Amino acid sequence: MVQNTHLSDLWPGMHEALIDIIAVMNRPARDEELLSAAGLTLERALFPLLIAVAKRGPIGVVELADGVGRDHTTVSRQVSRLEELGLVARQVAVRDRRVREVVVTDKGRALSDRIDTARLEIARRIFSGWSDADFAQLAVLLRRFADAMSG
Amino acid sequence: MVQNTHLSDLWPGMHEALIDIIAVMNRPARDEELLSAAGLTLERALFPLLIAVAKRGPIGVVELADGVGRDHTTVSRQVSRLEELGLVARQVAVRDRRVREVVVTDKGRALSDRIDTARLEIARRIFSGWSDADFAQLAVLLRRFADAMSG
DNA sequence: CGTAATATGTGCAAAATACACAGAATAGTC
DNA sequence: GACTATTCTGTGTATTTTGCACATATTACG
Repeated sequence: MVQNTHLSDLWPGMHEALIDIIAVMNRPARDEELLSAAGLTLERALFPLLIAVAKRGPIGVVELADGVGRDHTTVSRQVSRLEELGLVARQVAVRDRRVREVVVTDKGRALSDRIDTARLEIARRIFSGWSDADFAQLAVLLRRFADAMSG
Repeated sequence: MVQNTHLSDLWPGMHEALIDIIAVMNRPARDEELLSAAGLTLERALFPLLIAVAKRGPIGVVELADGVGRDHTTVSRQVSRLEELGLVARQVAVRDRRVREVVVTDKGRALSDRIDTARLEIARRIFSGWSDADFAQLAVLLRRFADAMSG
């Protein structure tokens, strides 16, 4: 078990590292970099949504909104735009006809795949020089951390 | 050195964990939680900025804007509002008089301290059940990761 | 059945953001 | 030193993004 003193000592530095990481990930320029690396453009606000749908779809608007931390009405409109662009499709869920499940189309999947590829390339650069063991360890601990946060 | 196959295998899961963590950290509701835990309110957009200034100040507007991933004109206006609230102050930098350094006031520092306290409390909950070794390991690897990303 | 709760979406107003531009200070070059 | 380019900051303006109030449709539950 983590000792309180130990936590107080290490937490600030760890939090700072987190902030740094999030700063890099949040940079809007980064999305556009990824997109242009994939040879595409997409409105800024739609990008995270497409990624979320690709990863978690089929998914309802409310659940999607919870995930990205925005109002469901905002997300509803943005999904509409993604739909107009042919990147996602909506269909009434069979079990619960209130829900209009959002799912990526082939076109949307192709786009998100290209983004994944670009992202993997970046990861390769970042982790060049790391040992297999450290990398694996970080993967495990990050997963545990994410789970602990969500719970 | 990380093998390419190893990276391809583990990266998707690691990236997913990162997304999950950032989703939690980005949730506006989380800021408000922290604030209300500290017994305060603050406009949503100003919150991350105050934190950044408290942690990294004295700091110029452009550098601040880079950190939070928004246009410098946006940040300039937001800093003005923080100034009106008495949470930060601006002063011309001595070495470079183009720069108007932003720095937290006592009032701003008090607020950010209370937020830090609330955050530490949350961290305590998240990491209860972790071993000292795992916690320390995560701290080290996150720092290395952050540095590798920035470089 | 009747009431409450949930999922979605539209109208409208506010908040947040970026682009174009400009002034002030510095850096670099000759 | 003079000249040009770059950097930092900030204002005017338009666009984008967002949330609240509200309405409809469906499900959940007593």
